[in-house]
Amino acid sequence: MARKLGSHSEITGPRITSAATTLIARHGFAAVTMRQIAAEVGVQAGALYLYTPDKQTLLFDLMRAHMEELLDAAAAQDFSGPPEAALEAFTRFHIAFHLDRAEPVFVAYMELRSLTPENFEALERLRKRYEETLTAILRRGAADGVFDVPDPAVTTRALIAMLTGLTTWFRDGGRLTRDEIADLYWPMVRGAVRPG
Amino acid sequence: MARKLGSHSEITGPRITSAATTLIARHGFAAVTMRQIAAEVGVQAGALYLYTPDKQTLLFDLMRAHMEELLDAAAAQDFSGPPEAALEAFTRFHIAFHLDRAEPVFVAYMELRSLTPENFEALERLRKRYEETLTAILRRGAADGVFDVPDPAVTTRALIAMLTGLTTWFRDGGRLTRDEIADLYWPMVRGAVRPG
DNA sequence: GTCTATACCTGGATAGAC
DNA sequence: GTCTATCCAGGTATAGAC
Repeated sequence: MARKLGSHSEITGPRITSAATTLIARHGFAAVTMRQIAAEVGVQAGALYLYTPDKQTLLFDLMRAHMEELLDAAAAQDFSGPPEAALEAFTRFHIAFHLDRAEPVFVAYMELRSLTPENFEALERLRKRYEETLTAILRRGAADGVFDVPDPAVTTRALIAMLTGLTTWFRDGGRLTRDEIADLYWPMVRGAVRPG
Repeated sequence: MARKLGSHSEITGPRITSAATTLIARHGFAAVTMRQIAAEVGVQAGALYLYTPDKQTLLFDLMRAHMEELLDAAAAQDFSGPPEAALEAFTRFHIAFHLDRAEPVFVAYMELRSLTPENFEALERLRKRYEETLTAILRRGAADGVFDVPDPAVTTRALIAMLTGLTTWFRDGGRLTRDEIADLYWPMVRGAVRPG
């Protein structure tokens, strides 16, 4: 298994993704240059094109990978219990996952408009699949009469916006721990759908 | 009141602001060029520099103007009634104002990272002043025992994120009217802070 | 797989005519 | 106040050596 000196394919690929995510989260896609990404990784700009055909594809692959991880992680959860327990599980899962990955979350949310129309559509489909996880819980609770949810699609977006908003200001090592945050948000989510 | 032909100072200024806001909301600050803005207004790129010293200042002035309008509009409201009535008034005001100005709202939220550090700080101060309007209502309600708000700063951010999230998907002429939206959101806000 | 070098283009911003 | 013309820095992407 001899390997040429200076050959780091399995190392450099992930490092490009990671550096690009950090830089794009901080400065925005259009403001980040291929040279900056390359410098962060420690290679020359031209070397990036061994890993991606162009800058747009680099962004899209990054965003898609993030959304697929999110969907996989959600699929691994058990949201089949009573609606209230399922809603709490979803709330805590969503918070934990999103705080764990503040940078890709931020990119996936902020850079939708930087995608080509086809790539945008593909990502929207993934996002909607994730939203459907929460919508299903809300519908079950409404059917059981334990939730008051006149419009599950609207409530889904409202709750996800509330929870995801966390990532714009929460910082580890601040006044509150992640668990304290989840303990503050869960009663708000619960109350927002509680009848009367 | 003779005016030189081709002199449109009072017309062109606002048109630049408006065109820049639309383009930046759609494509992002870094992706929009001075030439694009000029073309939208119907002048040449060089002419923009009669109205702004540089691109960064154009962005900042736009965002600051928006935040000042928001603060002025909030100051003109009466949030001095009983906490629950004040919270409902704030909710409906916030929704109405933000749906009326989807583009500047989007820019003010998404382009914070495109500002220089000094400009960022200035805008953050304005944003915090606005948040304080809601925090004050929440504190009053908590003191009266009509709201359960263990952490007013966190609840403020959670509620504002929920309400502002609307602007990313609401479109006039869609399934729901603005009033229907407000009637869906107010009970969620109320429930999120309702005791037990 | 990576580097150096570079083609080619478009960006922000300015100068000077009108 | 606006236009035309232009400077020059820096962008993406490619070619060819190693």
